[in-house]
Amino acid sequence: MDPVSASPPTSRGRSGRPPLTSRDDILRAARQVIERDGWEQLTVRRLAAELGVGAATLYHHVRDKDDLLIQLLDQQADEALRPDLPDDPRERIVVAATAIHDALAATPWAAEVLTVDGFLGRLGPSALALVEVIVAGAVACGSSESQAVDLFRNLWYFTVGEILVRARSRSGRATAADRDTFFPADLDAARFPHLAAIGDRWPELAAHDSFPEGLAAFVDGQLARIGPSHASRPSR
Amino acid sequence: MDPVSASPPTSRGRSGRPPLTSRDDILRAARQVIERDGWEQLTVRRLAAELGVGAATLYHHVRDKDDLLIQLLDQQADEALRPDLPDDPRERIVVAATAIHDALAATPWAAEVLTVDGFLGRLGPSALALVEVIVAGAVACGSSESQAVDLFRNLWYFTVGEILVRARSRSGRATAADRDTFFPADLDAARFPHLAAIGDRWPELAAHDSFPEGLAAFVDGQLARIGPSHASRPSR
DNA sequence: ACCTGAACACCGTTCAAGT
DNA sequence: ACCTGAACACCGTTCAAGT
Repeated sequence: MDPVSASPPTSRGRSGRPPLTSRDDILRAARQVIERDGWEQLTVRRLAAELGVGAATLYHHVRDKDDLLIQLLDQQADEALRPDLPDDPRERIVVAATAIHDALAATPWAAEVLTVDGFLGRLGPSALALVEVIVAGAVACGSSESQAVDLFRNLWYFTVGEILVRARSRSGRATAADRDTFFPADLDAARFPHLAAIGDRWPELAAHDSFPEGLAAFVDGQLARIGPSHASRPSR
Repeated sequence: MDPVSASPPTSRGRSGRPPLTSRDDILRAARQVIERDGWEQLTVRRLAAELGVGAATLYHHVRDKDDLLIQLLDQQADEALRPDLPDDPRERIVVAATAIHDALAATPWAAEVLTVDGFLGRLGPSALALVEVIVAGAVACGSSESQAVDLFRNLWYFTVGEILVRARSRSGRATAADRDTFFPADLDAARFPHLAAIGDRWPELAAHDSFPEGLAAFVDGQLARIGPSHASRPSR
């Protein structure tokens, strides 16, 4: 589709200086910087230095930094998002949503770009395929198109929230356990009996991965509202 | 608790120059800047200018910018987070979670600070009271402490995700409807039949507020996993 | 057509020095 | 004890000019 990105920078039919840099070079260099120095180091300036060009040059190949990150995430999605899908539509929804979540969870910098405007619309085929699976699964379970879109969006919010909160709280100290008291020390046990009872065990309880059970509960809860005609719900 | 913040900057027992600025002054000025110029304009430098002091001065009264924003959000929570709570524990969970969501949704800059590390632990009494309500509600419905914490965290992820995604996509064009085609124009109808069928209607369907139904479904889905002893579920 | 250096317009935070 | 100017160490993006 893009005539520039495929071939090396040989001269093309048109006039002008031949390109030193291509979209693919930029994405490759970006992955290298992230892998070597961590994603926090991926700035436009550093990336340009990595390629041996001026920072301004990059703006001839990508619209802006968000654009670069979305393309990068999409490239990784093409490689990672290929789950085996079961037959049961309810199961397909769960597996597809889990695949999306796990791909994002494995990409620490995903949080940076997850909420940019029009994110969904900028995705490539492998990511869209899983959106299709979820929407199709909901329809197969009896929901209308608008209910199916709502179901997808709710799962998306849940996934994004989990990724974002975890991404931010993972950084910092080694484990959540060796933190100073989680709730304020002067927590009024009369007003907050349960929180006081849990007390310092909160970080420990919160270290548990609640996503898989939460996802299943969310899918079942939403399908249950569609009507009794929804598909089989295995005993788990 | 904090001896400085309560009283105006009169001289205190100890030695040294009397303060020109207090934590309360800073929070008040921050609210003024946000209200007048929008929250994007709330920078450390502008806030200092508003107060007529140097930027460095603020660092004697707040730890850093995140600290300032959390205190600001907490102050608003004290004013907004006082819902009437019903008797039924399942209903209490829904009402409390809705109150948290609505307070955050009404604060456009909330997205900026929602995911900072230790956010929950830095909250004041009125916000903690709703956390307590949700955890207590889950326990009243038969869940263990760890299940109750999971339930709260899952609702929190859902809420945060909804707020963050909406916060970012609301900015920009007037409504989502007058956007150019949402999915890529060359979307393969054979591979993505449902997405292709929905097509340009996605933004319109996505404009619908799916949170309330989603929340109810999520709560019911999670309570259903706890066991048959869970509380009444009204017919709505 | 492609690339560049320099500039623009900022950030949050630190710190030695003043009062 | 409190406040300050100046500096530090950066950002992403634009643009006139070069090749």
